[in-house]
Amino acid sequence: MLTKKEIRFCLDEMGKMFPNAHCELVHQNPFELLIAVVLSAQTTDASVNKVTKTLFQKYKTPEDYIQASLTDLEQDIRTIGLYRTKAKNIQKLCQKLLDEYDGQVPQDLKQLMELPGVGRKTANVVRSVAFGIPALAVDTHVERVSKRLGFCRWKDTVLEVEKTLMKKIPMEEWSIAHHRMIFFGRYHCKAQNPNCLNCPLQSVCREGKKRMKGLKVK
DNA sequence: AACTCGGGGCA
DNA sequence: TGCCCAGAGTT
Repeated sequence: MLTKKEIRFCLDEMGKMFPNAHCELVHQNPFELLIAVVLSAQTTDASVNKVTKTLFQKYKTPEDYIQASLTDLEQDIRTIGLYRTKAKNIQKLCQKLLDEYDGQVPQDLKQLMELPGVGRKTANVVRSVAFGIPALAVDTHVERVSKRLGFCRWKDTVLEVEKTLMKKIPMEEWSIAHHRMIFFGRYHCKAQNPNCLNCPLQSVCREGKKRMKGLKVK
């Protein structure tokens, strides 16, 4: 695994590559962010942003989502993947917010993860972006980049990746580190094409060094 | 740990 | 038309 100093170097270089790395999900409040992130599971942020623009004009509160018919809500989000499941989850989620949290979005990780359609990644994004709570959301980009570079071990589970990153990265940098890894993974260190030949992290990257020797990168 | 759910974007 | 993208929930 890379040292803290090497990881810092990597994150700094990512910052130079993507100076505008930021959260692309538009949101005005925790509730809207929660809905947006639930919708974004297994789909691109761009697709979700198309839907939420009109969605948030039509639905303002948890009550609004519950009072709508399921088929109406499905139609309103039909252009994103898994829209039937997500429509159902959102109605159940809103009911739960009303029943248990007075219509407010909870900040507690376990309470968030008990909401339908909310897993660890979504919960951590909501905590970090909506509430400013230090949290590290591990999605496929963060996981892949962390494993390739050597921020963590290859065999680590998602949870182990999260724990390791939290240990190796200063808490006040979790948020920016998250966004830099997302951008680096999405636009440079892609799943199918790591682009090692043109990578400023080559000197420290585990997989990059292998690739330079002619070995195939995972 | 493996499998399932499902659209859009792109070649 | 077929491949790629990208989490939660269940068994």
